[in-house]
Amino acid sequence: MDTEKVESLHFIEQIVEDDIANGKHEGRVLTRFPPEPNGYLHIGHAKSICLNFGLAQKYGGKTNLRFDDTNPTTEETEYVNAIKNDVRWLGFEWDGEELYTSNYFDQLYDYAVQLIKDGKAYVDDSTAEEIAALKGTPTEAGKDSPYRSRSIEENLDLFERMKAGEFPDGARVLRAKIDMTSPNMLMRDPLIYRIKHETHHRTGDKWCIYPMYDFAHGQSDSIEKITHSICTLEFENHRPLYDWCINSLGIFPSRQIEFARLNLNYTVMSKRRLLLLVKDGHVNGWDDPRMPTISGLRRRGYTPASIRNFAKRVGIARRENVIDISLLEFSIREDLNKTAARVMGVLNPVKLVITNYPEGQVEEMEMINNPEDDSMGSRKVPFSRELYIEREDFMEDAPKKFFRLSQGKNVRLKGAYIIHGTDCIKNDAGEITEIHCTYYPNSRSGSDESGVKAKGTLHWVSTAHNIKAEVRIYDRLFLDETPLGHKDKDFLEFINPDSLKTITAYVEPSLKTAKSGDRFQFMRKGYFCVDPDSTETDLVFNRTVTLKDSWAKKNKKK
RNA sequence: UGACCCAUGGUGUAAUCGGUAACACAGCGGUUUUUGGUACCGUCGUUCAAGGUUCGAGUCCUUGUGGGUCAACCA
Repeated sequence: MDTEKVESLHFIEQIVEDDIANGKHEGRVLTRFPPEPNGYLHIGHAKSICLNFGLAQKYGGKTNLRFDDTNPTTEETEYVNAIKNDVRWLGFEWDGEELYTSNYFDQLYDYAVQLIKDGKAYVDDSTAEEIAALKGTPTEAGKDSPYRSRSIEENLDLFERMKAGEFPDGARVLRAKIDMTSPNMLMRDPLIYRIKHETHHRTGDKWCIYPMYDFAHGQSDSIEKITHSICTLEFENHRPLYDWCINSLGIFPSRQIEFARLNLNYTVMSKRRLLLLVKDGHVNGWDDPRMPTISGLRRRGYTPASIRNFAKRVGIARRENVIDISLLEFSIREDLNKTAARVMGVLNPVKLVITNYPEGQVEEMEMINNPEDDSMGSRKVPFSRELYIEREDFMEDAPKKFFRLSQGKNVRLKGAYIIHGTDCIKNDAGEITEIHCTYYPNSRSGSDESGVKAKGTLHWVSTAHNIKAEVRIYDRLFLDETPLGHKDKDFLEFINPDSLKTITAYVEPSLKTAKSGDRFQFMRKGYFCVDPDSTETDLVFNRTVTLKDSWAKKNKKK
């Protein structure tokens, strides 16, 4: 018998399976995806979404969507809606309504009171600077705050008055009383509540004190009875505090598990920097097709399946990683190769005249829509005496390895005839303005009796039957592989000035009915999708990704 | 001068718990092809170091080395 291929589990699946086997939480699996609504989701979040929702799917569990909205100064409803849209677009549905940490503000307040009553929290009147000064450093222990030993009654009174709005922003904070000498800085009496007289996107002006992340996140997990609370590595040092809160409160023990975040070369991933790119106009918004945001990738033409496959391929582990952007590109090519209809579009046109083809004659050439999928059928494309072909598909004095058109050489026009290059016309500047050729009338595609051989195949459109379209050619946003990896240089210095080039192309008439979001393979050129800017009269395409091009690669080396 | 974490080909992830290092991407070469695409085939190349335990170590132990995180009233 063949050895059965055992699917290997990543370390989080391992933990979940162990928990199920041990009957922990009655074998229940409940994960959560907890974005802060202060920016758009990016491909790194997609990894996390696929992980959390994927785990639940695999083990018969559910996933909550919870907005971590404890900081009213940066959070907005616009982001909430965009995030919900992105998660659904990726193909996932959360359990029930979306949740908000702000739903639990009352409960969280009660937890804080409980801590105070247990002598585990105190109100500190120190300024931010004073608190920082006593905090110590990673290698030096901190010192107790002079307010650390206030009575429970006084703390209770002060905390209630903080809530009542008696004090201005920053006047007082509530701190957990843990250990100012702990080697883990996060355990040195962390701040758990601060005063912010600010309107919250959901609770309005009900509160003027807001819990800090460390006092909100774990308890929210606990309130929702999350079994596996998955976050990225930089929260590793928070885990003792996460557990301390849950244990001190004696509430449901959710477990925090950390994994390494996704990094991609040739881009930046932090929300702060992405926001900067948007705010400073280096890109045209969060959904600019050059952005690594989910909305940007969507507009670029990426499919949800390609992103899910990508997320699967990058794996889950605990070591820092930098994924090559080519893996993302592979994932979208792989998907689109199977699903995108082939069409012809000439991006950089030059006129081709078939001198022995009857003037005024038009033939409808039948073309297969997708050689990878017969069910996609075929279409008719008009062919005539004058065509546009790609300028780079013709060369005078071509080297032997050049399989395209040249004087004295044969080449197949895709889905039509084999032609023979004869000569070309140039303008005063020496640029080719027109290419002349003859065709073999009996070489028509599908009924070729010519016996003529052609090494290459070109795409084309009829000059009299084509549609002009705006095509946005995107390239990577950064020229450097690690834009953040240079000590003395700002990442903005590495922005690629040619990351967007807009051109006018001639595309085949069948594209007339193309609608926003439709994806195509422009044969031999790449995958393109219709941009939302597109209208009935003015088509706009975004280039998603080129085809692999071994010819271009070969030339580049020389 | 602290705590915690990490270390497998160019990149990423495996090796089910000690049994002779695999998969994907990238690279290189080739076959097929009416897309220089796809598909297929081949090829390159890996256990941070030094000790130790063991018949046997990527896996266990020790010590190094290298990298990451932590001193926001952000999450």
